[in-house]
Amino acid sequence: MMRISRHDIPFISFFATSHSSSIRLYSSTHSNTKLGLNSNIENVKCLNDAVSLFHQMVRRKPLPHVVSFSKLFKTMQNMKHYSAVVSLFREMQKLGIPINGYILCNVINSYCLMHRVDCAFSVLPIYLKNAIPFDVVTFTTLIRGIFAENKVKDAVELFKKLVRDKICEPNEVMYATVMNGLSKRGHTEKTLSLLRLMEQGSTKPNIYIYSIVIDALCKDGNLDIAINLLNEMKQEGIPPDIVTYSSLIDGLCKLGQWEKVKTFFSEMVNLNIYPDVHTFNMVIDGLCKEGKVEDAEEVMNHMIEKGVDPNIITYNTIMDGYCLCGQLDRARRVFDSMVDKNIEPDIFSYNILINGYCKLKKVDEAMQLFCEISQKGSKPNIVTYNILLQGMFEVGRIGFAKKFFDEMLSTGPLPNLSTHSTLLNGYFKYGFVEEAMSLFNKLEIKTEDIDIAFYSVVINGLCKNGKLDEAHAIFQKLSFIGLLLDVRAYTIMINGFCLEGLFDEAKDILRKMEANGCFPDNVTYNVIVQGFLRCSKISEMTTFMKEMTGRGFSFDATTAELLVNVLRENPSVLDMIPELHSEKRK
DNA sequence: ATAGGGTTAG
Repeated sequence: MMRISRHDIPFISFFATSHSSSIRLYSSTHSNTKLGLNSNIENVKCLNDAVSLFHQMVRRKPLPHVVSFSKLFKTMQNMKHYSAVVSLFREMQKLGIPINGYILCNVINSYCLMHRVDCAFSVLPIYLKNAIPFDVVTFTTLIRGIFAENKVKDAVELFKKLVRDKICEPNEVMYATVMNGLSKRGHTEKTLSLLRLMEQGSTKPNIYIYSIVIDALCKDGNLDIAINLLNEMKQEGIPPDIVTYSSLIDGLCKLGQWEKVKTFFSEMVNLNIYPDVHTFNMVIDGLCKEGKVEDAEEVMNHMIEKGVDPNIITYNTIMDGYCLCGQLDRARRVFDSMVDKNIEPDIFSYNILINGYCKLKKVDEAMQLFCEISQKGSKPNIVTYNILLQGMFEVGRIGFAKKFFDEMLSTGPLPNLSTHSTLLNGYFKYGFVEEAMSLFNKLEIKTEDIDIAFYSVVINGLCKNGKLDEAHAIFQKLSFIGLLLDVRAYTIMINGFCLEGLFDEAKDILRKMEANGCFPDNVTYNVIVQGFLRCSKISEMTTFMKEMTGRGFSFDATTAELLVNVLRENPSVLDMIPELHSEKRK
């Protein structure tokens, strides 16, 4: 039953010998004779400092104590110089300098943070060689690293093995790590059952554990269960704190349950738990997403009155809210006011504004801001380029877009999959099918992380350019290579068939997607109905109209317009749609 | 253990 991953293999072979020795083998004769080494380590400000201090240290006689080395490593890790940690560690090994468990765990963690769990596992033999026992921290670090690579199954298998074979007793931190890893990857059910397991066992859930589960439930929109759990933890004598309440408030904001948000605000304040900048930002974000940006600004003023300072997230959220409803002048105010408050706009602030301008087709203003970025000492990133590329294609400035892309290749960040999708979409939009396909063929070979969205751009582009067969061939290839089709991909293919009047094929795809557990949404139905309307197939249109209204979907603007056009040309069609007739009488 | 924000496809 248990799948042995390549990560498990080294681990399993160590287990046989690991508990035979638990004596730490570092020499106590290597003491730190020179005072001030600790302060030297504390004064390390950059990678250079760290490396040169390390080289000083290894030349000292006697050698500094192993703890000094581990402190230096810790400092380097905090500065995120993971690969440097690894190479200095290798140097220590080569020089035969004693190490301890902290250093090894540090190396493991560095590998994990570099997304190299395979290398992290290769550190385990060094524990054995030096007779350093594994502990719960080592394994927790490894589990976190496995999760970071999204290998949920492997992480869970390791955890289960540790428990089942009694290799180490999981503590609250290990449970929290596993549960956090699971919940952040959509496995709320499993997270909840681990909580229930903990309640039965000897390591009881603490406030962190409850908060992880409550947050997961809130993110899923399961507010009722989350609130039940809140009451449960209160009964267990674990009072919720600001984090717990913030998660609940965030969930309620996202559901637009503003009355309950108010209730929880008063509940927490009554318990002397005060909302912080996180809590307020969640409320502000919820309001902005509902288009209530003015209310959001009022909340910001309220938080200032309460002595909670808005941060860059607050400002960016409100700016984005204004951009989304096209109020660029307001967004620009907000932008200026953050500068007044000595909060430097970051690349996100710029991207939000640039995107706002592009969506209003004001590409020149967007470009002006783009130029401002480097003047202000910031740097455009790949998203900045992607936003502008899309904006240029949107207004038909193809030559400009190409030039901009070339400029990016020579001086800017590396293009990513979105860049290429945007480029392909632009080419197809203006009928440059050959150019698009030659780029696609090149990319398909050399790109590792091609996703369904990228293929969808190509399928859509081929369909729109009358190349249905080619599109369908790629579409069929996708399931073959094991790429999971999503509702958009299916809808694109359905639309392709509808555009050619091939309704049997379109309906076939519709059946297939449902059979594969991918359910048609509002856009899917509108695409089909539009297809029938364009061919004046009214009775079939009516069938699907009934089906979609039965599922709670409705016509979008394009569909409505098509229907009006059909009716204008042939008013008698109305008699064929009794549903619309009765609506009209009302 | 909690917050945000930008890009592509129907």
